[in-house]
Amino acid sequence: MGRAPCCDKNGLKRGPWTTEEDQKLVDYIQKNGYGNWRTLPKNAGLQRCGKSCRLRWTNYLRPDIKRGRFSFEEEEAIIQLHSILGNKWSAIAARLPGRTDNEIKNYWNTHIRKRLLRMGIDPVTHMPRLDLLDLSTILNSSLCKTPSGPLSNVEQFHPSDVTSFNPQNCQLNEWQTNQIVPSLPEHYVPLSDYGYDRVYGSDQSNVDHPPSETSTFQSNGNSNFSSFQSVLSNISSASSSPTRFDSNSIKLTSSSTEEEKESYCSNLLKFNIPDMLDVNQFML
DNA sequence: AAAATTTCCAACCGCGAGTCC
DNA sequence: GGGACTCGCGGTTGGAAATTT
Repeated sequence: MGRAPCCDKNGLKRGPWTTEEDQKLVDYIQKNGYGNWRTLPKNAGLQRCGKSCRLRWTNYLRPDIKRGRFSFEEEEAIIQLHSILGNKWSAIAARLPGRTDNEIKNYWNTHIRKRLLRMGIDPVTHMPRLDLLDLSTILNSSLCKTPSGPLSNVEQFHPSDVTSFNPQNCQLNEWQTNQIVPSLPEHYVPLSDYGYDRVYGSDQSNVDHPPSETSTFQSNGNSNFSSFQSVLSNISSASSSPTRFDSNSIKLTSSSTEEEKESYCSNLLKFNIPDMLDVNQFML
């Protein structure tokens, strides 16, 4: 698997690892530990570069790696963490023991990202997709005249709505105002336990997606974005608590199918965004 | 049954940060 | 101070497997 070897300059092997190579690497690390990746392959008798050895170890051979499908709880944690951390896969992986950054990144790109796109959510900003919103203005004029039509919810936004969005006008349902603590896996480690400053720096100027309190709208100049983040967080929180938000009596478990998960999330969008956001505020 | 297409994910690439001399 | 080197991260690739036509 993976890309074909493209550089055999130093006579070093590339491409997929064999079981023999894996065994050599594991044996060496078990005896000597890992440290200097540059000299490790030579000492271990491997015709590989140190980088390749490090990747193989950290992404595949490490004994504490949990393999297999992601549970719904893990998936939900990834979405929440991504909404805060962005593409900081290593930071996300640090909060999901047993999962590697590469694994999470792959899972995001192959599963979660696509699902969010289908749901009309921009996987980068975690906000309603502007391209769909723009398209909706065309569709709305001819196809969707009634508030209960198939494109009556997020599709009724216009790109300019995002910049004119005023969080003070948002109305939250009871479950949204009460639902604060998201349901995360047992091994989930709160951000605060890791020290926010260490992740973001004191001024947070290097943060792609600034963190926001889960249930509190902010009123500063950057409130539009963070408010959407809050809304998203609430949506995600609701999806994590079927007993609290159970409009269709759907119980999602780790064995739920992709279709069940998507259907459940789609229902959240269809029936709840208009309730928590006063859509009239967005109409031109 | 075979070909075409899509999905999945291990592995590679390039860059930036940190460290050492 | 700055060049060389190492390490780690995020983005991307491409072959195998799965699915569809």
